[in-house]
Amino acid sequence: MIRGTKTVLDLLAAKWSVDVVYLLANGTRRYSEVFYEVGEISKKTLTQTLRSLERDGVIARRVYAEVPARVEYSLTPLGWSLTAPLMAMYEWATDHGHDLEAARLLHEGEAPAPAQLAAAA
Amino acid sequence: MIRGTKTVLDLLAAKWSVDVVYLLANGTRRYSEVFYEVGEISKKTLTQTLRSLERDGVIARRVYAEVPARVEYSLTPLGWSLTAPLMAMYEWATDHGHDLEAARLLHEGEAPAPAQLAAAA
DNA sequence: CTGTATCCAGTAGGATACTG
DNA sequence: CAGTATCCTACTGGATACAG
Repeated sequence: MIRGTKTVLDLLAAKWSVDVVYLLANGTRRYSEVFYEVGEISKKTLTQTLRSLERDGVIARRVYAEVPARVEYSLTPLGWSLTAPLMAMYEWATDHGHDLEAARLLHEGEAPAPAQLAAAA
Repeated sequence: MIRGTKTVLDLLAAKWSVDVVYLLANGTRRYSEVFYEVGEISKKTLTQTLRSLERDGVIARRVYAEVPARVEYSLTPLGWSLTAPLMAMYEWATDHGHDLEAARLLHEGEAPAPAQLAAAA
């Protein structure tokens, strides 16, 4: 159970993996389009994310022998299958996001989450 | 969509969060029991994980005024609700884990995943 | 356009020792 | 027993410059 669950988590835990998968779920994109549409990502990190997802068979990379270079990325069937757990997460957030907010407000200033430790220090 | 999905991911992405949630899904545990049953975790990290999950309302912490100290952790209703997306992930791994393995074998040595970069170097 | 190379900083998490 | 305190390493990811 834990092992399988972590498999999916490892796949999606990289900071930008989810953004890329969602973006490609809206259709094939070229490198520069992903770069622009994702937003704040650096080229190095984008390439890493893309390579990782490609290696895992989640996205497909197609290179066109043109000048200037042109590379398109798209979701594979395996990538599409990921939308199932992704939707489950989104639904959880929709159903329980408010409870989460409430809990955080309740414990305000008691035990800061990791991301806020730095800000507090 | 992305924001909601990431909310859940942030909750579970910490290295040991899933282990703790699964463990507590099997029943209330004291600190030392979690420490022992989870396995390789350090006390510092366990405490951080526990505090973070508590702050987010996923687990409840109950302190008994005894000597020696005794603290028990359990899942809250919100924590239990997390088992839904967790199950979706597990099911994905069950259904598609083989495809994932196949993809990794196929791309063997081409673009190593982050986790294997170190091993390869 | 699509990357790669290099340098750098922040952070998660481990090891160990100590405390109420 | 249930943590805290301190120190330390590794890895992720950003910035910038360069290349095919």
